[in-house]
Parts: sequence; structure tokens; C-alpha cells
Amino acid sequence: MVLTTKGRATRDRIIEGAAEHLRSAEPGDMTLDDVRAITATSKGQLFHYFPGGKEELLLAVAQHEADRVLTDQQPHLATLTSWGAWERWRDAVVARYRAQGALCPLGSLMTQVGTTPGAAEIVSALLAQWGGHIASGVRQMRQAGLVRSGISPEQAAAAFIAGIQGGVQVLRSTGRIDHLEAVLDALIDHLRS
Amino acid sequence: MVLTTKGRATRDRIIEGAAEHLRSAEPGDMTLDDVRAITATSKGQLFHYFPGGKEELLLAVAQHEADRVLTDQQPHLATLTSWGAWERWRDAVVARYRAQGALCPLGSLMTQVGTTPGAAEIVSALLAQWGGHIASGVRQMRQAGLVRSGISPEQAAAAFIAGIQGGVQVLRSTGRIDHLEAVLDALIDHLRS
DNA sequence: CCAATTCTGGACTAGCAAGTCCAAAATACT
DNA sequence: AGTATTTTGGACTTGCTAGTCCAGAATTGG
Repeated sequence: MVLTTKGRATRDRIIEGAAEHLRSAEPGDMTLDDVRAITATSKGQLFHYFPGGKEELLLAVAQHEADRVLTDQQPHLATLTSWGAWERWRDAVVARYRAQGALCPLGSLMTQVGTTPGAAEIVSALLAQWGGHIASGVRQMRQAGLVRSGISPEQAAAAFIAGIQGGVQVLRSTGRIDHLEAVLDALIDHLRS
Repeated sequence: MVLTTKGRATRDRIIEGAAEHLRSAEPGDMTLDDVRAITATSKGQLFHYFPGGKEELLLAVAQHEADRVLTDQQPHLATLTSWGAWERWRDAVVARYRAQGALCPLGSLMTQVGTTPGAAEIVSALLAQWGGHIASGVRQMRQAGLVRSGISPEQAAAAFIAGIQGGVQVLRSTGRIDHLEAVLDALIDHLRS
């Protein structure tokens, strides 16, 4: 598909608008008519830019949101080279999700797009990158002699990923953020031991 | 509503059948017609036993599944009084979710029932009970002098809950179980430190 | 045994949402 | 300018699904 400048602008507007709606108070199930209303577009445009229909649109939005997840943790995530840096990262993660509250754009998205291959792909890629950053941080700490060599960077990273995911999920379903804090503190403390 | 023996049997059959369908290969969105087909019932029966319609039915099934989550971890969960017991519990949790694989009845349920108050209630109650058991285990280990007193039973329990939730979620979306194992190992190891 | 209640089956309704289609407007290309 | 291409609007179709309704069968209780 060849897009003119105007075309690309419209396509972007659709994705941004849909993403914004997911961040709003009551996303529920997002219908194409919702997207139409928010982005001031027509059905024709929606299918013109996303021939695969709703699923293709949702996946595009999901990718967009997945990118945000990592950029929101920068620059902390890329420079986990001291205990202070780990604490700042921890605080950034907690602050981000505290602000977001029970709303989780990516979360609502994934429940709507279900278990399609495309969705799994996006999540896998996100987790892999995220874990890679953490593992890299652990590795640097180990080389600096700040973390004992018994700790596997990959396993530590996997544990952090699981902990954060779970903490956020608990936040989503119960509104409580202490689980997220507790698991981050415990895991960082474990690195320090 | 007054139920005869036959009535109660039918009601139970509906819940069991729906639960089984959620454990099957492709739950997707469960429609009332799905439930009808599986349980050999009619629309009339569905609304007779669940006047609140689909939501009431889903919540009943969710409660049924939530109960299973805890009973599946017994007797380990109630007797976390030695390191061996903690390991056995860890293995039981991993085994259970490994067997379950990417299917998570309660998980699919919650995504379908969405963010209604009833759903939040069920999850909160489950997490509270679950966390209570773990906290109690930590407390006993502390009293036996096996865990240092710097560890808060409540925070440790919250960390475990978050870790397990996240591990299961990663398993659901990527099929990998190593995150669950890593976070459990890290948290138990942290208790031991 | 009879009346009241509960249980069951299934046709029917209403509404919503994804996706199709086409013609007209805008824009690009040469 | 004139033709080709892209963009846009919106009516229309199609299919699905929750929920309604009611009549008849089965069961209960006195």
C-alpha cells in the first residue's frame, strides 16, 4: 500500500486515537464505531488503512503501546549499573503504574485481541527486550563485583519480568500497588544478598 | 429461588460444563449457545437458574474455579513449616501450571467478565486467602528461627502472589514456564538469606 | 388425586458490530 | 490540463448473541 503524506497522517491519527481511548476511563470493548467517533474517520478509511480489519488495527495499536512501555522506563532501564540506579528504576516503574492505576492500555488490548499469533509475537518481543535490558544490568553489576556470581542474569531478569507483570495485574484487578512494590523490593534485595 | 434436587443437579451441570469448556482447547469467547450445547440445556434453563444472565453465570463459574486454585495447592499451602515444605509447594505450583499450559480457566473467565464489581470481589477474596496462607507460613518459619526477623510476612506474601500471577501470565501469553520457576526460586532464596 | 410449583424446550426479538461496496472528492504525476 | 491514484463518507448487508416469552412436561406437597 502506497501512502501519501495525508494518508500517513490519517493512519497515525487512527492509531493515536484508538490508543487514547484505551487510556480513557472506560475502554471496555473498543468497537470500530468508537474509533470512528474519536478519530473522525469513516468505515471506509478504517478498512482502507487496515485491510485486515479490526485485528490488524488492534495489533498496530498494541505495538504502539508496547513501545511506550519500554521508553517510559528509560533512561533508567538502560543504565542499571549501581544500586542507586536500580532504586531509581524501581521508583520509576512504581510511579508509572501508580499513575496509570487500574487502567492498562496494553492489558485491555491484549484481552481484546485474544490469543492470536500476532498478539503473542508482540508480547514475546516486548518481554524479550525488557528482560534483555535487565539481564544486561545484572551482568554489569556482577562484573563490578556488586552482585555475587551465583546469580544468573537471565534467571534474575525472568524473575523481575514475572514479578512486575504480576504486580501490575494485581493492581489492575484489585487497585492495590503494594504487591508490585513488595516483589520489586524483594527481588532487588535478593540481588544484594 | 427454591431448587428441587433435580434443579440443583441441572444448575451444577451448567457450571461444571461451562468450567470444562474453559479448560478445553479453544475457549475464546464463551457464548450462551456454547454452554447450551455442552450441557444439553435450553435457553430457558440458563435464565431460570441464572436470572442475572450471562454475567451471573460467569461469576458463578469464576467462583467455582477460584476455589479450585487453592485446593489444588493443598495440602502444601497450609503447611509451609519447613524448607522442604516450601520446595514441595513450589514444585506443586509449577507442576500444576505446567500441566495447564497456556490454558487458564480463571484467566479467560476474568477477561470475559471484565471489570465488574463482582469479578473484582472474587479476585480480591482469592488473593487475600492465598496471601494469608503464605504469610502464615512465613510467620511460622520466623518463629522457628528459620527466617530472619527483618522479613515481613505480609510483604513476602504479597511478593509471592505477584510473582506467581506474573509467572502464570507469561506462561499464558508466551508458553514459557521459566519465568514462574525463576521468580519462585528467587523469592524462596530470598527468604532463606 | 389434584393443584401449585418448578423445570424444560425452543421459537422469536432486538440490537449491535464487523465488514462490504461504491461513488465522489482530493491529490499526485507527467 | 488531464489522467491515474489515493482518500473519504456513509449506506447497506450479514451474522451473531443476549435476552424474552410462553406453553407443556415433570415434580412436589397436601
